[in-house]
Amino acid sequence: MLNKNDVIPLYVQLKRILRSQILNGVFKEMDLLPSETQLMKEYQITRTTIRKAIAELNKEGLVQQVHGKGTYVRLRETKDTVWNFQSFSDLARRHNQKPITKVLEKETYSKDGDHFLKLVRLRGLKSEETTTWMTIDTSHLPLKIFPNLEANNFSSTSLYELMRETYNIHPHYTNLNIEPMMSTPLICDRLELQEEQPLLRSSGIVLTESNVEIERIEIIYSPNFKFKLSQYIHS
Amino acid sequence: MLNKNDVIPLYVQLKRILRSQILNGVFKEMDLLPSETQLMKEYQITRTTIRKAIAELNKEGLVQQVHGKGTYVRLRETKDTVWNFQSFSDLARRHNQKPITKVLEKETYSKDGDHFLKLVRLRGLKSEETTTWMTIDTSHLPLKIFPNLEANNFSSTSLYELMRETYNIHPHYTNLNIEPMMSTPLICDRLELQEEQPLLRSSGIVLTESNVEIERIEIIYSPNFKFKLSQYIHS
DNA sequence: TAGTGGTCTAGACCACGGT
DNA sequence: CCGTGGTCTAGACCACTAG
Repeated sequence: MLNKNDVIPLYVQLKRILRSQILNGVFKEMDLLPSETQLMKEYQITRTTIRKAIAELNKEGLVQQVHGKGTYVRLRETKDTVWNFQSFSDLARRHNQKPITKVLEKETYSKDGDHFLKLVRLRGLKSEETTTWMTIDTSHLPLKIFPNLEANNFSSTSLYELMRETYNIHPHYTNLNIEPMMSTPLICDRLELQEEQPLLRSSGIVLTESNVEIERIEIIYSPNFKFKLSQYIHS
Repeated sequence: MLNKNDVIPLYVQLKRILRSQILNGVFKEMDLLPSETQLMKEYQITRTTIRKAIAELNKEGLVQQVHGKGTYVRLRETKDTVWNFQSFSDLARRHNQKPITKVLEKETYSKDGDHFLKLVRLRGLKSEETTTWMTIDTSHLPLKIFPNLEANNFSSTSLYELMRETYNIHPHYTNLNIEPMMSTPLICDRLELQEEQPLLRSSGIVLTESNVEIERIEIIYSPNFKFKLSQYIHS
């Protein structure tokens, strides 16, 4: 299970195990996670380490710790529609739906001597017979970092999985600006909106752990995408 | 300094001390906080407790821990323009400006037999000779919880300080929806905007630690208010 | 009362940054 | 090399929840 000699900290290893178990349905909504004492025995590590892993899952909104009762799995909690466009497939799973991606544009271009791939994708959720479009994602990706990326079919492959598994590059941090904007006829058409209306838009960059810029992105959100924000007040 | 018998955890006490020192200028931008070892000696508590306090300040974006170097004070960091409307005066201090509040409406009303205060405030930042309007805040406050609240002059008093100090009620958690909207002539007039344009708006509730609803709020953001979002990608 | 998570101690070893 | 923060151990006591 855990590798005590790995460079990856134990609490990160545990966190990943628990997260994948939750997202893959080993634990279901409202289930209790094994207690911290049980996890101590199961993984042979101390409670401090376990608590650090669970605390981070808590921060992500995936579980909720309740004093005296236990740690609950929270799949469809308040925080599920926040900014985690990054894990669109997780978002879908949380809604018990399937993620759908339609590639609208895919072209390479040059700028300042470097080559890039521009990728425009329409993303949505599908349940039974209805499809709900959620966002239009525009990505600019440096081919110097991702050679031959344009050969991929992005409608069935997750961009970030591709980065991690094919190129061994791990998206780590994103820096975005959020702005309002008016819809355009093209956007209305793509998102299947009946009338022009104000929308939310975010744009920014994605970095690796060593602060290498690996993507510039713009995301336009359909009104179907409900932004919720929960935060603690520092005092 | 710290009271080991207080019901308030030591790490919370320490966090509050450090935060107020940072915001009051005892430590300045780019300064190093005392090292964890120094803080151990100074406060006579273990490193674990100190690290918990600093980790939370880190999460708030007030400090940045750097391996091998120390913990830096970060006043004007990326996260400073995020959703922390709550601490408008801190936001101002971080920008080296003064917070300004103008009361636009103040009236009591009844609904379902309960009495409320409706408060509309225009909020901005002032530096030297220029004033920049940032938000229009509309609050609905239950007078059952805050008796006689309407007697206050809100242009010079912080609403949350009032809650804490006069009523001993501590805002703890907020749950908001974020939406785009079109400006109206009234809003343009109040925010001194030249033309109609899409804006951001958030609305929701503020709760205490025991989940008592103490405020309903709506905030309309001027384009001067730049929303930035920084987040880690879970993987 | 038994079991849970919340806080805290007093250590240890490590990886990183700069001298 | 030393001082910094990062991880981890093996305990302890407490507060909360529920039967």
